[in-house]
Amino acid sequence: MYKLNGDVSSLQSTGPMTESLNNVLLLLVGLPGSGKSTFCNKLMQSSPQKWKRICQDIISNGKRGTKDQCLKEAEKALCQGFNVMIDRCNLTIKQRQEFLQLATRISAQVHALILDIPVKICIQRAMQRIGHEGGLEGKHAPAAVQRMAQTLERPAEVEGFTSIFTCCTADDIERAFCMYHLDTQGDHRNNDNDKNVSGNVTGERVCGTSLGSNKYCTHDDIRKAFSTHQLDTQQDYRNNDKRVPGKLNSETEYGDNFSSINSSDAGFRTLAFPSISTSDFQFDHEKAADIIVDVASNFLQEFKGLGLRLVFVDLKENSDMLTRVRQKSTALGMRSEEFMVIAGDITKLRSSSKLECSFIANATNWRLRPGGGGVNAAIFNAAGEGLEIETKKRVKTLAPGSALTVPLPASSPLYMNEGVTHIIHVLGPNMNPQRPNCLQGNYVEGSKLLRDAYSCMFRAFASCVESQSDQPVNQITNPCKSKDKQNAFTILMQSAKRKSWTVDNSMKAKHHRQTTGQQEAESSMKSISAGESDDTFHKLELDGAKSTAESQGRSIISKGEIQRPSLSTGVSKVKQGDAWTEALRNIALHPEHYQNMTLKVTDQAVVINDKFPKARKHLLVLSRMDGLDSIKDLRSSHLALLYHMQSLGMEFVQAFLKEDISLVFRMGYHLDPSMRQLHMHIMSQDFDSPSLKNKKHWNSFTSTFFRDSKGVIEEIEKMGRVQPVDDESSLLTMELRCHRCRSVQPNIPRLKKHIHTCQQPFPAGLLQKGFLIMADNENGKK
DNA sequence: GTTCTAGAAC
DNA sequence: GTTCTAGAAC
Repeated sequence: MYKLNGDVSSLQSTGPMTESLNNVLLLLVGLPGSGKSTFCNKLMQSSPQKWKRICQDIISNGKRGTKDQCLKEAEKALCQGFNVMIDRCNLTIKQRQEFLQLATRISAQVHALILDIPVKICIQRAMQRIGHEGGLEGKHAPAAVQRMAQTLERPAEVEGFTSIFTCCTADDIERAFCMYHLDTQGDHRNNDNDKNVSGNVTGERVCGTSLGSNKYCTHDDIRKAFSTHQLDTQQDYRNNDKRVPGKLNSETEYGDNFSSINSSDAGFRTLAFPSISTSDFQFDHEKAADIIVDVASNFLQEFKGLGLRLVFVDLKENSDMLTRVRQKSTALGMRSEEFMVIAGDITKLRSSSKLECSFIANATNWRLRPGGGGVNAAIFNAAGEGLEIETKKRVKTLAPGSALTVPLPASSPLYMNEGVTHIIHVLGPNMNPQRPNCLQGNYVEGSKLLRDAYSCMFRAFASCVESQSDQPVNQITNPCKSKDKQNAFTILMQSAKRKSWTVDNSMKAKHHRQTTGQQEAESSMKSISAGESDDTFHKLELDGAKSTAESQGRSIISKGEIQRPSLSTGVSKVKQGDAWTEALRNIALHPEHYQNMTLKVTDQAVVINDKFPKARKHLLVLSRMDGLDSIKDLRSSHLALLYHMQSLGMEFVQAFLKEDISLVFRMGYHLDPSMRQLHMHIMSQDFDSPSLKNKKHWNSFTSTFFRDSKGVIEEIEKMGRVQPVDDESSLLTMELRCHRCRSVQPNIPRLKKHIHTCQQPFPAGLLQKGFLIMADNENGKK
């Protein structure tokens, strides 16, 4: 039997349970064979006056249509007063995104109904069916369903859903049907024949199938029904490894149990962390407690209201560290929802304390080995050998003050039993003469390292949450922020279409912003001009980069002037005119309009996240020099700019390496960029990204089409310009070769699979030339 | 830069 | 069935 897992947290926070089910856009989410169409058809039969089914497989006169057609039909139906079901797989965030945007635009509720049926069953159904609208049936079904299962990204509230329901059992589907069934005869709660959902949901009045029920259920009924399934849901998950895989969001996955603890927990991403260095490494407790509270407080302030929670855990209630941290955090007035201090076993927080923590920090040793008897031993033991294997895949050792994030394999007991998805290893300073690298009482260095350790731990946590959600961390658990960011890109593209947005033209610009709802940009400009703190500006900024940004970026921008050095020797042929080709240029020349995109602004450059990252870390450093579009335009006079851009990049790289010392970076330029405005890529070399999709993407970062910043500078210093390469036009279409072992791979999926496991050293040439940037820890090098 | 589609090749 | 490509539209 399948289980029901209503995302009660979302219902409690924003839920429609007290609203009527009008103007609802219901996105079905499920594999072929999961029962989406069956559900939709049944609902159509029972409530044809209230619901419209939009099915992409038949939308084009009975044939497969496009997403756009679905969007148009959905909008039309919603505007006509219907509720709308989107009957397509909707497996990924991108596939759902435009429907959420539509709902936002026309102020409709948008629900997700996840049919979380085991892959095996979906395949069986898909193989057996005949005459499927989309043609996915028979012998071709298994491969297709399997492949689609790999792409699932579970719907999350952060995407903008009003409600999310997960159905794992036939009973769940009945309940969902019961909830969405809108009887045109009115409110059946007044009908004596009706019973509440948890009492009887197996009515057979609709076409004699097991799905149908004409019972009208209140939302409270549904909520009660969900809550009765908590235990079963969890048990079912532990014993069933054949459920649909995907990006697991543990709070969503275990939402019922999570919400049963405390409704205020809803939406939080939680990191549980132990005291670092105070046990075996004998760091002074008073100093350590001060550092914990101070670093945590600063971190939570920086990410205020964004749903990140820190939980300090010590084994015993009467421990000295626990008492000190509790007292200091209370004295500082830290919010208990965001910063908790609890006694207990950090590896059993869910089972013993009913606290959901997807992330656990581990006070490890420099060799990252199990053992030691304390937290390290407990975590390695609880996680099973998978943690050691995954850790060793990354690095061999860890430097004091550094962190290493390791995703737990789904088979790990800690993952299965406690819902922990990541371990963040941290090494603190050692004050114990009996242990390696003793600082011999040097608390200046020791305190700095302990601060670094906690800071890296917290930032690694935030960074990981960011990558899980596919959105910058300052948008996590905050749909409004998410929409703002979305708007920012829309605005970017819109503004790219407009010509000549100059500072001199500010009155015109101001008028335009006001008439297009860009008051936010205006107010942000004001706050910067006045030198006030701007929360969003530095959200993503890393420690190493922060002080420079404050000293350079703001002071430059506050003048409201943008330098535009002239360029006389441009020889590149970057396409001009299209909105997208101009997008970077607009940011570079007018960063004040794009504050929520910029990570750092100086007089010469702007740092942003790549909109479509091709690796875990992918940033762009944009030159602000107008007219300079490509490295082919570069001459000796640009060397200062190139050094500046490289220096900026290094600041970010160093900060990233502190968060995760297993990363390796390259910084460089595309030989023939598609977008105007000289921009340098900062790329981690994992290439672990869904946005990396084709040969052109891969070759643009791994062939000589990618010109390392250091090499570009050297060429210009020696030759005065970037040297041409032979057969430039074929670089992007050449065969796919692993960037490490140089083996040829037949296609992108196989390449991605290969690079995920390839442990070969990087090509010696890259190392010798200094093009690879790694943690400054020789043992941490690959 | 992206998404989307159609068609070829496998 | 998937992968790849080219072209259009944005």
